[in-house]
Amino acid sequence: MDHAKSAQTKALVLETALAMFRSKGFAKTTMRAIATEAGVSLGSAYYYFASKDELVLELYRESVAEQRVRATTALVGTTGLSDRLKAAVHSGLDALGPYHHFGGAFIASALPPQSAVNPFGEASRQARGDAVAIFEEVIDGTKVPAFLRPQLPELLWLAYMGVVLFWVYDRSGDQRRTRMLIDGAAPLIAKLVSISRLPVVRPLVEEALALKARVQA
Amino acid sequence: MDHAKSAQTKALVLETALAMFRSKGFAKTTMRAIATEAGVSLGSAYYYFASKDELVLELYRESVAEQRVRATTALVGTTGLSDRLKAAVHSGLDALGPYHHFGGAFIASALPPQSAVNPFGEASRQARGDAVAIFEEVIDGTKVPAFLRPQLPELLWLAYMGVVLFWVYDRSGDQRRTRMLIDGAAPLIAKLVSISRLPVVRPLVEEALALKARVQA
DNA sequence: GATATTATTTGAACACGTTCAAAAAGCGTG
DNA sequence: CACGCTTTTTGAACGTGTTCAAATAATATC
Repeated sequence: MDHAKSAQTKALVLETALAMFRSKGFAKTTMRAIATEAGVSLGSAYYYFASKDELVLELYRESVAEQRVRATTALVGTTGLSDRLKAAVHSGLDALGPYHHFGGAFIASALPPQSAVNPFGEASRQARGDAVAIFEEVIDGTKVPAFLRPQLPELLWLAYMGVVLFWVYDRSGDQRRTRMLIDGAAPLIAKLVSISRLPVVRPLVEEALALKARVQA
Repeated sequence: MDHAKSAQTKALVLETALAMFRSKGFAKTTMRAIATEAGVSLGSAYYYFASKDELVLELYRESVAEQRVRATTALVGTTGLSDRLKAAVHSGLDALGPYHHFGGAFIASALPPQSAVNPFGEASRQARGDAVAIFEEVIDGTKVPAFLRPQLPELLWLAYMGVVLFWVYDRSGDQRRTRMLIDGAAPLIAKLVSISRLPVVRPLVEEALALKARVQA
């Protein structure tokens, strides 16, 4: 069932795959090449990973874990919503960094609703929860209006997904423009949160939250 | 070069493909099946369309044209930003309606940056311009603060892309939830536009516009 | 230790999107 | 009509992700 040898082989295939993804890109890394490089047969690779996409799901999981580690460190001693947001989001992109050049392929296999890798879907529930938890950590210890607090982490995660999408398209060196976007958007979001209790703004925000709840699931 | 016969064959292949996409879905419609159904050889289909994705690009173009027709009609006699927004966006989804069940595949081939079908890319510049123009038509004759007006159509188009993404994931009957989202979000956006001149909000909006400009291209 | 059961491995085979060299058809020019 | 040139058509071939029945190895049961 769950022998040590088996787990070891699975890990070997996965690590070989991720290494090849990084060095050759996603499209150019064939399942046959992964199998050969890992010293197993093609069928064996498929015994452990039902599809090439499933390898991407592992990549997603690993990157979230990596983001979490980086974010936790970066958040220590960082105060204020704006800076804490920056820390979390920059951490995410740092973790994804090595995979930028096949971001397109990543999106192609990740976004289709029926895909196992779809970040909104069932299979990635855990990873998504972990990612949202990072934003819970971000707002912990910051001043956020109570009516906004429960929904905020998920909204921030959603915005983060948007940033990742932007990042995938970003062809500037070192994805400089995405970094600019983050540094510009973080204070804006912090400001928006802070004015959200004002009488002119609050009804709008509350209506938006209600809409989100109404439309969900 | 551009013989009538040739154009006719091309149109035949395209229409056969779109019809099969609608009836069987994208993934299950193979290039071989399209060719057979259209009565041409596989190589001929590829002579006219360099890839399966290119057929999707045509679909995108057609759907934008269709949206434009529907929106223009729906906008006649419709006043107020909120209602005009609803008209335009509902028109878009009406046009896309028959293709909902392969929205996932659509996204998979549309979003990768290197894809010919990518709505942000070069190949779809024209179709994108047409789509943005619809939102120009939407705000024509509505009250929009001058500092916001030039950028607004593109922002609305971007939001519309978000709605389409939501729609692709929407598994409720007749995509009811997406319709709710539109009807809920349109008045919110209209409200946001109207309060954007207020002293507390305006600096935030201006800063966001500046960020958009800074980060673009 | 022998045998049955389960887990793992294998590589051939399938269908697909795509490419390509060669054939066929269409066209203009003398 | 005959000749060259371009446009169009063809189907075999390639490499891909994926499936699967059969073979092998590992483990459990007696």
